Amino acid sequence: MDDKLFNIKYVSEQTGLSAHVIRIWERRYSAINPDRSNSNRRLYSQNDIEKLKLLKSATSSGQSIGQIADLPIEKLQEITTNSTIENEIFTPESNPQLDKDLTEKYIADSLIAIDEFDSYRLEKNLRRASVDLGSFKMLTNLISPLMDVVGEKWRLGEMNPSNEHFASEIVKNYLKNIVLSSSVVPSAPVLIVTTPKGQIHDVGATIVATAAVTEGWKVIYLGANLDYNEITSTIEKNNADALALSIVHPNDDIYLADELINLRKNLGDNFMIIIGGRASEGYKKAIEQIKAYHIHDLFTFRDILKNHRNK
Amino acid sequence: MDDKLFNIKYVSEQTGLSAHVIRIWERRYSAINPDRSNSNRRLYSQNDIEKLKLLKSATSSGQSIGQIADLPIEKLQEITTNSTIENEIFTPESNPQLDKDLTEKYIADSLIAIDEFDSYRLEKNLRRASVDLGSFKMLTNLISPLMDVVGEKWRLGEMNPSNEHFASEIVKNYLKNIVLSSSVVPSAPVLIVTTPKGQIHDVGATIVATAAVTEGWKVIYLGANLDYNEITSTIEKNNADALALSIVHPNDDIYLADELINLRKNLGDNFMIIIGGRASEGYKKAIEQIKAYHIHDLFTFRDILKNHRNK
DNA sequence: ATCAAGATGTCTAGGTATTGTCAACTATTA
DNA sequence: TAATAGTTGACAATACCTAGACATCTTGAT
Repeated sequence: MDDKLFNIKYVSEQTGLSAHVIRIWERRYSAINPDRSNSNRRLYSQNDIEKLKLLKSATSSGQSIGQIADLPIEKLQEITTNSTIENEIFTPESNPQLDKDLTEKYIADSLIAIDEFDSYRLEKNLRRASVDLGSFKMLTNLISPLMDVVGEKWRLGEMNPSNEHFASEIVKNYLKNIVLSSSVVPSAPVLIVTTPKGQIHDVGATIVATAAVTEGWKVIYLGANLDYNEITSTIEKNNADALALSIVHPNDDIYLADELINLRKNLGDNFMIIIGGRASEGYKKAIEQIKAYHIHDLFTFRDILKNHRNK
Repeated sequence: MDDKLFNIKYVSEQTGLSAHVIRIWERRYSAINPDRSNSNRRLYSQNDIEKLKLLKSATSSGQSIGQIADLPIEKLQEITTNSTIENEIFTPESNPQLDKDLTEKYIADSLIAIDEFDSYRLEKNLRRASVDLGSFKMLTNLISPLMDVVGEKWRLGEMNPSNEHFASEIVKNYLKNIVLSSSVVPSAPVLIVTTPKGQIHDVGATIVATAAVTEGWKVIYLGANLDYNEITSTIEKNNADALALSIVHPNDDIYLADELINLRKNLGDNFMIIIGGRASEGYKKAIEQIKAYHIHDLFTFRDILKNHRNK
């Protein structure tokens, strides 16, 4: 059953709500109804945590707690997914300055952690950020810019490659855990994420995979450097709905364009292919030709996934 | 259960719990119930160790020790995984005499999981195995042979590369989590694990990293494909005690031998270098020349680490 | 515009329970 | 003999609980 019984401290860490608030929401609005231990300590289930997260997200986008506290979890999911989009579009950030300050702090501290090979510290930043900002913003505001900065510093010789390797490993691991532990509904659309032959770097692919998971997709993550015909057969075997390719490093692979065209031929005209990554510009023509989505940021990626689901 | 019995110091190293805490958990909560030697020393089984590990993991993720100490090990396994789906696949009977049977079952079921791209099922096998067999045996009896089988099937065309990729990703992720979550005493020796330039496969490296962690080493894992001079500077920066290199795929890299010799020059004659991996045979001469340890299995690797600590 | 009532997050105080650590002393091991 | 373990009782640091007070802020009626 759902008998995971967490203490209030952990719930507070996970949700970003203070223990005070958690208790007061219980007392005033019966938002949740935790069990008690023999000694009267509150014991929360995973579900409670989920609901509290949703409540937090809903209240911080303007809903009043008293109104929504007693809604069931599914209802809250609707509210939060809808309102976040609108909020981001119509009210350009409720508190942009705060967000910015926050992420800058995270990035700065993460860079120190990377410099010191301190995996614990780096991970802690990632965890905190994903609580503070939510999974998706954690990707757009922390991880993407962080990896950009790391890459930049590496190019400028301000950071050693080993630090860059180290950072990639930790970030990849963290994101892959999110992807793997995501529980999706059976009807969720399936996305294959990989990096085509010759592309060794897969941080971008893990970011994309995580973004898809936060959109409710089921992701099959195949790592880097996969043969083209393999991609096709895996899609068929898993009856996948879409394919995302990350192209980061060599932007002058002479075979890549041809392979993409071939890929399209094998997959049929209507299959959704999404391509992104720093080096993807180099293959712009082929991407256009095969009518793949060419994405340059996670927001458009998310929108594409959203639209596909709504069809 | 297991006939091998460990003293409290070893258990403390393995679990990252202080001996104090281990005793007090026994006294207050009967979390475990170790045998005693003639002279009243506690003797722990592998199972005790795994239970303690699980308890540690559960307490650090918000469960209070008093609540969970008396749960059976299977229950703890469930609790410590963040997956809420609970579909029983199989429950391998604990049959200590027939480790072989057991591991064969694990391997067989893992292969099915790989074939079906079922990450949940594969992970569950890994988790179960590490409880049944202990972390180290999980490496030697399940993961190493499993990856060998996968590689073999791949070469024979019996398995698709995408399944091989998939398996690698899950296994790597699982092992890296062990490495990252390991807590070591401050005095622990430091091992750098990586794969040299041109070597893009790092499953072997993660296996080695995990083995080192179970021996109580602190591991800095740098992923694959790292420049040689980077290796040197990272060792210096972290004041590392040893370096482990995994060489798996190209066994005819014409620069590798020279680079190894160069590496030895930079690190000094006494620095411990350990080299292994399928393709390492191809560079046997250079490995001998630079007086690195050339390992062909995890047991000798473990012995080398053990000896180094006892010096 | 003003004021009262309501909503909401934060804080304090006083008390209990839980949990890790320590000290003191003894016994065994290497 | 030094290092490692064992036992026991005690201690201090957290963590948590309840109840109520308070400061803002919003809302709606006058």
